Amino acid sequence: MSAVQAGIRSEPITMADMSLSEVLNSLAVATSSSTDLDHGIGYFNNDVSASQAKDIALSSLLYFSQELNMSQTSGESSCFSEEVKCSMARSLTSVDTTTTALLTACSPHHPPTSCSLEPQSETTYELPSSTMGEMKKQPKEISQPQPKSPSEGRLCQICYDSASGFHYGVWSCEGCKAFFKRSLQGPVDYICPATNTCKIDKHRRKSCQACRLRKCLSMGMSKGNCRKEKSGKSGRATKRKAELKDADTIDAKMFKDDSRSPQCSPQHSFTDGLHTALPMSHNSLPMALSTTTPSGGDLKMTEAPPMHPLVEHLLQIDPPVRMTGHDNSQPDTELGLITSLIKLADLELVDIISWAKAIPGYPDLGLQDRVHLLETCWTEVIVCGLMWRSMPFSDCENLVFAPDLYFNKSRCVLSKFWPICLHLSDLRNVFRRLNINREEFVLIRTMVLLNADMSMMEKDDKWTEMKQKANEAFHYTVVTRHGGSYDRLMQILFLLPHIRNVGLQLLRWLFQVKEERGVLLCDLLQEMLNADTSLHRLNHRTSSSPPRV
Amino acid sequence: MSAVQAGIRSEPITMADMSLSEVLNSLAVATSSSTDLDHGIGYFNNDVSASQAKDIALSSLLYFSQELNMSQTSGESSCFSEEVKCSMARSLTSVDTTTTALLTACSPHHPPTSCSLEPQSETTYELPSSTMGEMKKQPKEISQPQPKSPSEGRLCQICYDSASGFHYGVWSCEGCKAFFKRSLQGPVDYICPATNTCKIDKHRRKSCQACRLRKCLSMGMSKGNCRKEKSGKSGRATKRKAELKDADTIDAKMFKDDSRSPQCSPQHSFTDGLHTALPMSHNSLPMALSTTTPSGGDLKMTEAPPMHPLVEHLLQIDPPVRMTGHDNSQPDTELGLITSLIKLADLELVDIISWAKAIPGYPDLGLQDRVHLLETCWTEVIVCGLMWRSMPFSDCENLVFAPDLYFNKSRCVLSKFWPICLHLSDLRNVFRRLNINREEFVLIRTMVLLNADMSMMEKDDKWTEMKQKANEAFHYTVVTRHGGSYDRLMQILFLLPHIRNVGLQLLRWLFQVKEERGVLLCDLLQEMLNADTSLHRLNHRTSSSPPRV
DNA sequence: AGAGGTCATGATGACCGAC
DNA sequence: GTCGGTCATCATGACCTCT
Ligand SMILES: [Zn+2]
Ligand SMILES: [Zn+2]
Ligand SMILES: [Zn+2]
Ligand SMILES: [Zn+2]
Repeated sequence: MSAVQAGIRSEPITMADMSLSEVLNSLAVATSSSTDLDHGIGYFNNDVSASQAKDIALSSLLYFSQELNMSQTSGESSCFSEEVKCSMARSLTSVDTTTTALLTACSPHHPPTSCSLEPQSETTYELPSSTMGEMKKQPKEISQPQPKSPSEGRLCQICYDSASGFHYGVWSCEGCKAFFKRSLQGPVDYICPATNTCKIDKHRRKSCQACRLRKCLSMGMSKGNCRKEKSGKSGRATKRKAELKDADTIDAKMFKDDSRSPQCSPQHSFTDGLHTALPMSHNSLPMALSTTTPSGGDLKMTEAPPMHPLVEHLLQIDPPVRMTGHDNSQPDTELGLITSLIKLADLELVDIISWAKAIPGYPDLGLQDRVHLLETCWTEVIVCGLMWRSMPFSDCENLVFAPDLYFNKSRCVLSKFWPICLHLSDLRNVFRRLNINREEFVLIRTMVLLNADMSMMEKDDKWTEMKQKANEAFHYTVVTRHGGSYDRLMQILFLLPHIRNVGLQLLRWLFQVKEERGVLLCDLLQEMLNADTSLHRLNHRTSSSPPRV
Repeated sequence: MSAVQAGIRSEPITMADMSLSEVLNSLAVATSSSTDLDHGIGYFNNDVSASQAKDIALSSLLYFSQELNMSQTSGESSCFSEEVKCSMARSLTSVDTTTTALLTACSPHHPPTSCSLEPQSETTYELPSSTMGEMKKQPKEISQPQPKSPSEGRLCQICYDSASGFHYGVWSCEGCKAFFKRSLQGPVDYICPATNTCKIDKHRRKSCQACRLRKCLSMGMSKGNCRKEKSGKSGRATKRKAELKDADTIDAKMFKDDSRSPQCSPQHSFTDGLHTALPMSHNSLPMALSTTTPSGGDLKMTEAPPMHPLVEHLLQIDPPVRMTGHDNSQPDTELGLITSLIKLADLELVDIISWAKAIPGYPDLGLQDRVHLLETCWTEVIVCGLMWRSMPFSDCENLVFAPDLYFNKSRCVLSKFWPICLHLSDLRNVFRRLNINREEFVLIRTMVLLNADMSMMEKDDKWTEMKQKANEAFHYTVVTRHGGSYDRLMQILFLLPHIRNVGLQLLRWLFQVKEERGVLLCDLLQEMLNADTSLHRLNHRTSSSPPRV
């Protein structure tokens, strides 16, 4: 992979001057014999679970251990040979030195609105579990402080049954107490039948041990949390904290959003001590409760699921960040900015073609389809990268086209880019609001490519399979691995129409800049522009270019 | 609601001549006192579960009964008394005649393409349940026909444990057999802890009884299915059929797509008459195994979850289908077609405004935001309706703009509509492939509106809440109610960028038709066109640059 | 061969005595 | 007050009997 990138980098002009189909053809040839791509395709293959497992990062092996150790069927299907890994490592370093700098720069700051993005998750659709009559009275009892007995009227924070006391650091019922006790005693191997987002309440608590235990832990249950600081203040404090949390949860909106249960209650959980001990801040690693104990201690099911292999691959083929060579010391001129933008578009376009061909399964598509996909989405792919690079910034002026080409408002206006910039900035803010992480970013970009067209002329099955696998990876990454809600998953997917919109605007801007300012474009760029019939429809070409059927 | 529609219908012209913000303003006033909308807004409110329940159709009450009748925690937990069991028995017979007919009708033929639409759903991420060593050998044993014992080497179709025989009409293991037996005997009140999409295998089968039973039923298990036709041919046939199905499932792709179980296979569904009455066979009621028995039979948990109240509401506010009054007896002229299209657009635009204001929560948004949302998406909304009306047809020529305005190829070309028609036809085919049903359609249209913009100028929280509720309704409808996979959910969402694209093309077509052909537009339409700055960017408005072409 | 019954097994949670 | 242990209760499924 690094070889490919390096090759392009050393002589981008050569490729840039090839026509698009030539470029794609060359890759098609390369495909059939490439070990590199065989490996890639493997990800989209259905029968490689064994090889996937072997190649997965060590820490993640644990996740599969239950199921894995049973299916060591054959032995050696590990198509990830040493050379591949080696080249991966190489490319990783070269890429990451540039991009992770950017990454680390932006990940730590959680925008203020992030909480509102993980709302009550999927199955809000049950009636409030008025199942047990006594529960309905609880809120009132809390507002009327009853001196009777502190556990009187308390609800189990796990399942909302009446709590029998403060067990293992949490107000909980006898059932949950005993359940957690058993989990502490014998090693457990719970597995969720669904997606680790089960609702836990009095009736369902028996159904999913995995989620029940996860909720126990997320509510703060722990062995050491029980009786240690009995003496005076600290013990009091422990309980007081839980009391606050509890009260908050209960009287605000009793059963309505209990469905976000796997998360700890949104308020307060961000405060301090709890937060670090229990990493489930929000969607970063909510499920990684004990990443420190990879050995088979009990509670091991709570490990964070490993990165999806497709995502791992996509991270590695992430194109490098390009420089434009723009001279920022000179005063801006319209032509200068436009030239630099177009130069950047050209560079990125070449990168995008290489990137696309490194996506597992893509080379198996028909040539025409490959070309058309790229023609349709290349500006959108550029927009994705731009969004990612610009995520660390919030004001509407900082768009990081390249590390040496930030756009501020005056530059936008000067380059006739202003309306697009507004959209770009809006879109960037949505990326920020959603707190898109890098895994999600590479998946979004890939889904943009795969869903650029509505049909394929050939190899429709291959295409469907690719989309399916990407969808699976996306769902896995957002929901299973990072514990995101379906609302979040959908919110991310709703980015795509906007990306499409801005991509089209970019395309039209390029077209108009070319037509009206006579800026010279390289062949590849030119071909891409010519491809979009909608740009010059009703003008001269009308129905000459028969689009796809 | 019908009153609203009727009102609009009687005097559309009046509204059409109002400016957009006038129209929207009038609705803003109407909102505050409208009982109609109060009810509507209620759906987006958090505290109305009770009223929701009241508003729900009678038949759907059943769905909640598990939780409801438990809330009567008082002594008689056997609320399934004799009468109930009696009615259960009755319902069971009637159910099985109707629904298993459907099931058996569709389950045997696994069409080649159908699998691709409902592929391995969420947690594909497990390795094949190699838990027990003997399973690994099964596939081989099947390829080598072993005359030993028919059940030898068979896998349970429910959980993939080794089957012990052909029980209740399905190859199944002792566990699943006993489980189903118990379900037939005692009343069951299973409830899924997640979203009714749990994976069932040997390890997880204990976790979710609801999904286990659902899978039993979806695989064809039934009381009557067992021993009736033992004599000669027919008994043989029953088993043979299952054998075929089984072989299909097993040797093709063993554990991979077991999770699409709740579906029966799609295709065939969309002939024609279906469209109105039972919108489409495929995913409309896959889980509704016994919609005919609103009273409680056992197995009642297999009832289809009820329609989401928001969907119910959206179905009611669905604008009427409009006629253009186009005279199809005359030979087509370019101007005639364009005029009819624009007339239709005008009519639909008015409808769309009324429709939007009837969407719960929409009137609560700020005026500017409401206007901007509509300006952005009105053509997309039109496209949605067009797609829905055109779904019964497949050839690229039949686009049902209106019942009296079908477009075929010659009309497309004549009206300079050809490139757009191709996209529209492509998009229609995706709708067909996905077998979009009416509930999904109204949700798609609503999500198009809600996600048209990237930010609101005011009432951002209201907007977020609306989107959230719509997302929840969508997830509920696709996954929970109709048993769709996440892949399907995502595939549907990937329609939106295409809808956006075609909507923009439509907008540009309108603009160009107006500019170049001088067709007169009514005020409202005109205002909508003027709103989109990107249409005339670089032309006159924005920054005074030379007009194009 | 398959329906239906039996009962050992394991998870559960109400209860209780030990601190 | 909580902790850990106890055991009646229940779902499960391997095995059995009857048809
Ligand atoms: Zn509890
Ligand atoms: Zn679970
Ligand atoms: Zn089974
Ligand atoms: Zn389930």
